[in-house]
Amino acid sequence: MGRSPCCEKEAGLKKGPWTPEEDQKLLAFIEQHGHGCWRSLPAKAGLRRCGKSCRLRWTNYLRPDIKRGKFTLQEEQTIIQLHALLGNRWSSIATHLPKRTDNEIKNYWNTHLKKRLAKMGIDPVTHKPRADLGASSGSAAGAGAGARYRAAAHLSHTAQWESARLEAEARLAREAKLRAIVSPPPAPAPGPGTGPAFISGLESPTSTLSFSESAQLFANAPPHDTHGTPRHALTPPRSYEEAFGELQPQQQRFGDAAAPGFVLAGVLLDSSVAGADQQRFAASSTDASVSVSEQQEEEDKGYWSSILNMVNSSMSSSSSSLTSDAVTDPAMYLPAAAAAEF
DNA sequence: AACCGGGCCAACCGCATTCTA
DNA sequence: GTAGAATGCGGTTGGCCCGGT
Repeated sequence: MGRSPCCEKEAGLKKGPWTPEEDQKLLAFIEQHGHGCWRSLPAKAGLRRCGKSCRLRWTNYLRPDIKRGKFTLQEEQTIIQLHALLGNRWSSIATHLPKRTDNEIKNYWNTHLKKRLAKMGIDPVTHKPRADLGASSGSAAGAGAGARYRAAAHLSHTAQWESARLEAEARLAREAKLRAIVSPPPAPAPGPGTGPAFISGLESPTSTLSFSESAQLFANAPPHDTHGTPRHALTPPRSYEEAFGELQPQQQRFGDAAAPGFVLAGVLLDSSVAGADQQRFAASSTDASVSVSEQQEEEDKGYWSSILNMVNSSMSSSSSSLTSDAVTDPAMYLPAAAAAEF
């Protein structure tokens, strides 16, 4: 049987913009009691709103840890990079932009960045040049760009595939956890890297993303997600970006293309943005594709080959591809200098 | 001054996923 | 195991604001 409904769809519930009084009530209630069950919150807080509306108001506006105002250049780049990698997964993107809500990022993308990319002749969906523009150039610059775009397309595809695979891994880990809870395993053998008993008992025998590792990642995570909702302490990462996103040092530096996904995103950004909009992005991009010489093009090819090699080798270095070691060991995917710095 | 159109963003809607009785 | 509630998420909309005519 399902649950009994905790609140009926009530007629006369208020919709539309929130008043300062309503905000005050909601804030005061949450400060005092936490939000708990959103469905029952409005009645307890004395609001004539549905729980969903309250949750939205809180997560998108009232939460104290929200940063408002203009997006910085760094944030813009981050959004573009992550969008190239993840698509319209705003909540995932928001996890990499602390203090920004998914709604805010989505709005900013739709009202600013999408248009800007389109203006630059870049398809904001694929992050590739629009076919009608890209093919027309017969110049060396066009040829060099073409090579990069092909590589970017390959990387994008690879990234998507890897993302899907890691999500499956996480799912397996979650299932293993559930199984372990139902029938707890014998006491774990002590050893290096062995976590608390309750965690090491949750390993998935099939997953290359071990549960203890993902749980450790999560243990370092803030207690609340971007919506201020408490994370379940043992919830394994649901996706690629969630798994990598908790690697704080890399996350903080992903503008430097530290983690593999960010390498890909950086590549995509460089290929799609730098050449077309130097004014805005050239400062952060190493790809000076404005006046391309033959030599430059050769360097570009080498550059792309090395990235492709790095990505491909990291993905084929284990039985299935990227192992949990690769997730936790920066040397597996960081550029040498960055890994040393780690 | 009035009108218009575009930009912007908070909030809603509806589907998907997760949770729980 | 299943049904259905609760929650999460992305797409869309409605209304305010502002600049241009």
